[in-house]
Amino acid sequence: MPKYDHKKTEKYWQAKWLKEKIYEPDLKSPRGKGKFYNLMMFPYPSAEGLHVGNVYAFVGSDIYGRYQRMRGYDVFEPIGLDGFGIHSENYALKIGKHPADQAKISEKKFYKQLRAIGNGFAWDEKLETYDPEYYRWTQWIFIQMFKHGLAYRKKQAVNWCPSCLTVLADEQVIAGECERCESKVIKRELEQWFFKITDYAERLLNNLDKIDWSEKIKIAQRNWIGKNTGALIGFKLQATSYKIDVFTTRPDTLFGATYMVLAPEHELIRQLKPQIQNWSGVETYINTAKAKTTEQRIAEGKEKTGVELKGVMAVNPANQKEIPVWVADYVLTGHGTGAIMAVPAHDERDAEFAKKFGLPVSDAPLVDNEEIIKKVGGQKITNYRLRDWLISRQRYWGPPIPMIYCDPPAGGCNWQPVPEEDLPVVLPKVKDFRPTGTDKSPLASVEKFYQTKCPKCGGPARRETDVSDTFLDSAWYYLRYPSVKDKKTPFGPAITKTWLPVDVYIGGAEHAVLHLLYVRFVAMALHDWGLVDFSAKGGEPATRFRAHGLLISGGAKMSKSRGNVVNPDEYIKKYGADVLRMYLMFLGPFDQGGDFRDEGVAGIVRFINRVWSLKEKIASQDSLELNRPLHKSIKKVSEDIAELHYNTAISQLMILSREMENGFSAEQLEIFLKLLAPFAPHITEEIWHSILKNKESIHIAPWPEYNPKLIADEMIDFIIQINGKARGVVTLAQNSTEPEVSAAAQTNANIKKHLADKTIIKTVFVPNRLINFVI
RNA sequence: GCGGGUAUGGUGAAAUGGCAGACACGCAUGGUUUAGGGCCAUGUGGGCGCAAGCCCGUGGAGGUUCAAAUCCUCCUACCCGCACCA
Repeated sequence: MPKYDHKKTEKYWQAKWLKEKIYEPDLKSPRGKGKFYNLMMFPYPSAEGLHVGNVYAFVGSDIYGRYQRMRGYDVFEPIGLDGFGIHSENYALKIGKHPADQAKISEKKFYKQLRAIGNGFAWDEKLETYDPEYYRWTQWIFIQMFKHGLAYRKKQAVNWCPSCLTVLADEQVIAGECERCESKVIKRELEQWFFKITDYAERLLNNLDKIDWSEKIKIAQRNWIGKNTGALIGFKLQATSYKIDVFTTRPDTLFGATYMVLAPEHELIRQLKPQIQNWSGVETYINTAKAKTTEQRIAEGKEKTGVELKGVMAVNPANQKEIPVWVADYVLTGHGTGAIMAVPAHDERDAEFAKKFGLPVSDAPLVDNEEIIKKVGGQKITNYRLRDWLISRQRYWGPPIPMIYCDPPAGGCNWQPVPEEDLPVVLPKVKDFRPTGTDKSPLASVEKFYQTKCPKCGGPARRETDVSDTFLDSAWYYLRYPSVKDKKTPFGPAITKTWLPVDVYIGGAEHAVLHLLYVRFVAMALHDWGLVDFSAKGGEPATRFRAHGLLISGGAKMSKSRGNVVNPDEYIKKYGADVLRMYLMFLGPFDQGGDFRDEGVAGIVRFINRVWSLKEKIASQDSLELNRPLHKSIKKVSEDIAELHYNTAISQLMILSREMENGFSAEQLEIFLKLLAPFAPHITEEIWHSILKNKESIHIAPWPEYNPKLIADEMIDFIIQINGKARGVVTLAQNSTEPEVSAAAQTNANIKKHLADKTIIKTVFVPNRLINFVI
């Protein structure tokens, strides 16, 4: 028997599928049971190529899509590249290539690899975020944000990555480090573009209850949004017209407030300068504090520092007592109001501070929150931890922010959006694309780029030279896929209405408060502007999201520095895509991830070879004994795929393949192959055609249905327990009654032995399962 | 500190409250016209036993139940998210 030639077979079928477009849905009017949008997070081509962790994710998503296609849905499983942005640019910088040139190289390589894994991608709808036809619409979304008041400029202390030489959004700072390069992030006071995601905080939170998303993602988002209800309370300052507003979740501790603290960045401090008797000391403290990085502030731990604002006294509205005001960097700007009332009796941090600086501690009577707020004229408010999304990047490789600044000395029209008909604002291919390290992008030195006319007054004006965050590119890509050939609109209304929202979205949990938050925000905004219509879930982009687990290697996260990155190419070359797919899925539950070790691959290789040898053993008649295991497998495999429990589905197929060695007909083999097809698309297709002589692809053949009559067991092994311990088994007809089972059980020699000289106090009978004698 | 998760053989892992360890790797023994990292069969949690069978066993300590890996309480270890968040 010729050995299975995976190289030849896989190459042949991949080409054929592409040519015959069997994975292309009818986007205009979905066939069969209707549309099924099967989305997976598209990769960012940042390194040498696709790594096996990507393959793990894509295959897991593909199995689900293939299952739905065979069940009769018109499945849309698109693919693209998130190739714009810092990650791709950093890689280009590292290897000394221009990002635009490198993008073309990566594109070729990634697409080649993505074809080799045998997924049912809709290749006709592929997209790349760096394609001007794509980012034209990314820019258009920015303009819509601006027009609806959701894009604005603000000067504030922002996260700056000293290695990537750009600002970052809060979501992209992980434990004080840059999400991309793990450098310590510092704070810089800069004016930047922001998206007002905070306007959607409440909806982003509430909608979580309506969508079927992995619970851990929901929890992470809830924590990130960080809703807090409390009170805003004003403290008047003695002998001035100023007051300090503080946010507190514990208004009942107001009586215990013995001093106040302002963050060093608090604006009021400068305004109070005339009153502050020790101004030079205060100023020195503020400057020192501002110079510290977030990292330093945290590193200093609980050692509190601070300076009193001498000459300034606040009045506690609860008891009219005068209390001193301090400035200290343990109070953070941007959290709450940047000012606190200190209650040492109820707050550990305040207690430490008070102890160190000898401030009085007075315990306070606990009073009802509502009453207190009313009494002191405070107001109940809700505070969120979520910050606005900082969208500017001082980098080259991204979509230029489509805004024009008309300076007051000229027309004075201030910020104007680029007219939509002038989009895209094309990113010029410039020689010097390196980040500058100033607060400007490399485009700021390209005169030809930034010199323009004000779209409003026609006077000389300057383009924004920053580009937008990569996460804006990926925040709407799923909307573009169905409309990728549409040159007039970003997402055609009819086709969007047909295909959206996404039916199942699969991706990594590391995007819980990055991409997965942004994508929801942008969808909601578009929905509110009437641009997309999938209102059932309040503008949610995906009804279902499942996070896959992390694939590690040798017990550690795959990373280039550890040298444990597994390249899928060699495995595909050696064993074939079918084996790699099944091996990855057999490692464990898909949502749990796994450790990639070579050892287990042999089991799958053996299985695939066994499947290949089945074709020699086809009998002319159905094997009646096979019907029960076959139909049980249909049920088990279907249910397992629906739950993404691919490991147990594969295990069932292995069991079934053993059963088949006792004989089967061509029709029975067809059923087996269909069940296996989502996991091993090539070998099943090969046998389906060359041996079973089918004309159409197995991947669009109908999924088998099980016959409930065939799976019911006629004979049941009843477990016989004594005091809950299994002591024997008796095989009786299905639905045998308690007296029947009891009588049969008591003829069992071992049971007799245990029951000798004992009285049965109680008998527990579970139909078709067990009988338990309590003695 | 807060929130979430995980803990089962030598290994990856299965198990609607109902025979713990399916399936697979590895290992052992035997077979095979097996050059090979091939294929087939059997066995494989620990202990006692020729066997039938018995005892112990799902991180630890309790509890609920006829019956617990599974439910409850407390504890331990590890992983993830958030964090001087007022």
